[in-house]
Amino acid sequence: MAEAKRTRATATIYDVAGRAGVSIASVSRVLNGQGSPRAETRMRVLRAVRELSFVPDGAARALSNQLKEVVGVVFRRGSEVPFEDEEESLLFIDVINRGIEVAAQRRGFDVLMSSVGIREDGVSTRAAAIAGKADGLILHDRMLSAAGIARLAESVPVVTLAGRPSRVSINVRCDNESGMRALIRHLVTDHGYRSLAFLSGHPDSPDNQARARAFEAQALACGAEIHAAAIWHGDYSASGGARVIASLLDEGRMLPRAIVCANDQTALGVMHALARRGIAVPNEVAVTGFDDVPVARHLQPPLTTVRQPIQELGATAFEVLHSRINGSGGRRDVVLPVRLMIRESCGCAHQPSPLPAPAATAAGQA
Amino acid sequence: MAEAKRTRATATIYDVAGRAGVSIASVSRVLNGQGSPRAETRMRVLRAVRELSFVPDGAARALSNQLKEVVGVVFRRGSEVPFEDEEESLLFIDVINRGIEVAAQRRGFDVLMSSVGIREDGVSTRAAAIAGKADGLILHDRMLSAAGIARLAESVPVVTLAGRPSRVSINVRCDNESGMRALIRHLVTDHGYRSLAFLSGHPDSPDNQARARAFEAQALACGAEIHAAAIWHGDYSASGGARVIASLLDEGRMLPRAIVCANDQTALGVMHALARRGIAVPNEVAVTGFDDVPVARHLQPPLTTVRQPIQELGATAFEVLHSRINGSGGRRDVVLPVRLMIRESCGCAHQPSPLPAPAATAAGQA
DNA sequence: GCTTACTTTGTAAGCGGTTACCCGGTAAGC
DNA sequence: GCTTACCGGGTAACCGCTTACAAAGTAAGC
Repeated sequence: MAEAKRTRATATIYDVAGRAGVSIASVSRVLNGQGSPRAETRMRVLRAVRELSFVPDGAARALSNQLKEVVGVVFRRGSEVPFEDEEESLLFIDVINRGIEVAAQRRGFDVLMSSVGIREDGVSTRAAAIAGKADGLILHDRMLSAAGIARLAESVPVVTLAGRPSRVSINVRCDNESGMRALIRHLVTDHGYRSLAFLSGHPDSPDNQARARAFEAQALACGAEIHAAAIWHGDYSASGGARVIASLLDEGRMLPRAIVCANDQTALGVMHALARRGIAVPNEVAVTGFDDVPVARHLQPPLTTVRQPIQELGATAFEVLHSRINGSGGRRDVVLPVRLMIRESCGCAHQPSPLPAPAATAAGQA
Repeated sequence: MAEAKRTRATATIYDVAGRAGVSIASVSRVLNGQGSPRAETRMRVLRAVRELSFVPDGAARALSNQLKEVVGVVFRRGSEVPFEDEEESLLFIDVINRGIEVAAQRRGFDVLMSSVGIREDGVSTRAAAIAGKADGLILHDRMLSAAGIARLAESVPVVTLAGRPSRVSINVRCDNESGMRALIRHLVTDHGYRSLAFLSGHPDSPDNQARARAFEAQALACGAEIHAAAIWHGDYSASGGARVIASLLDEGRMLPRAIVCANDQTALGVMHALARRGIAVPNEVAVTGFDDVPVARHLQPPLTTVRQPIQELGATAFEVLHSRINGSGGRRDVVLPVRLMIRESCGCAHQPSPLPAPAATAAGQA
């Protein structure tokens, strides 16, 4: 009771060695399966470990091994003004993070999560802190400037999501171009819509830029008319999408026949805004998304969108980072395939196939 | 600057010291704001740091400081058979984790997340691994036996969520008893339901046990009849709740007037099952939940439940752990207040207050 | 000019592991 | 019986950082 305070005493490898009557080297060997300790030695060590509830210190181990077995993930938390379901659903980022985590687990790595407030600055400070505690970093979209990434990459391997590869960092993204092309072809060729608009996401997001470019190119190629104006700029959020529609209607502008949103959340906001004004989707205006977040199929009407293999995106990011940590090189620009998910918000009705097939495709294939 | 060979070479404090022409102690002082370095010294160090993109190694720092500034969180990922919304919504655990993360951030800590598969064993191995990499651990409900927790607690401070405090670990939970009492009073006294059943969660969950006990005691006190049978055991999952209802109906058993579920997810499953059989909620059978997860208010009908301050639960867990890490003692059993959320699944219609104000007999205030 | 009292900076001792290297002991070879 | 191998295990040198302690430089006091 005299010195109850400074009982900082968590067992160390020295305590274990002392208790087992062997050297610390032996303890370490037993614990890591190196060398060939005698059965008796092994037993004594194991017993001492058990008796002391010894857990090797990760920091010491990391320092010695030059490997922490930890990867950091930096992302933005929440949006400015959460919009209904947004706040309560697993969105893009969450699903990706889950993918990262599961993949990491398989390799014995753990994940250090660091979210940054939407309006918070000091991202690079935060990222640097995480960098010091991890073997590598995964940065979500638009967390850091190219220069910031370059600086970080000088101290740890960096993988970006939906960004751009650079000499020092690897990027993992989905095939925006072909997804957007398929979507536009469906709207124009299959449905015959002649006027389209692209409601963009964050202007400086590479994903957004790629989608916007593909949209334009393909719409032009299909001979559709494009509604383009400064107002068609959202910010990837549902409230952003709703705001654009509200402004448009307030100004009495004509809406295009189909609104192609940069992502599902934007589409969600657009559909809410249209519903509030009594505009029918898809009969008066068709709406599409991009990503295929889990709620997309439960919207009314179910959202036609482009599915990204979201969880796999996270898993891939981890795998790429992991091999980079282990020194192997590899591609710097990893692109995952996407798939057009035709539901009803585009104008299709209850049928998985875009082509009005002869009433054959009723049963779904899971 | 042309020395591109040992690319594995992340800059160390020695590199910085060399470049700045000072000792490593000075570099450390400048970086940590200790002592009073001369302005010129400071500048030179800072410049060298910038030029080398130096990021101090967290492991080395942790080893020296005896502080990693990391807390670990261990929880179960997913349920056996994900049930509709379950898979796609932020549920109990996710919200708690968010609370932990936000609180940690405020203290400069980061969070190491480790999920364990639902059927995966080796939880204690996993937990031990995390323990080595963190200054403290937060364990979600039913991750480890009391013995397992005790063993872990020998190497790091441990805080459990919805568990039981012990000599070595602190527990943070919500006030199940008063929440349940208020709920039963509402069902029996305000609505006049005479027969109730409690659809339990995992039998070995302290939260579940507390709720079950409070349910029984209060129902008895109110003079209601309790449907109790082996079958009324769920497992906190929506599919578990649905299964119980299905069995009951298949056996042709009478349902009680109100079903009090151990948590919201169970209630979600129950409502789905009842709807499938064409039984009206709340007109034929009332259903209530516990937790108030975000989706609860969007169910049809909106779910009457007991709100736990979920995010705060996580934040509190972190704060308690943090002060424990810093050596201070404190309560071992932290209880957060709950609040009855009256919506419509209990039979109330569109009105927040249970009492039809004017002519009603005043329900006794405790 | 020589103490005295600070201030700023450098040196070196850990922190708790891993592992290269070395040594004593026993088995095998002649 | 003596040399040669081999094997299990101990000693000590890192890993990169913080910090107690000491040294050196500076300003002030007599």
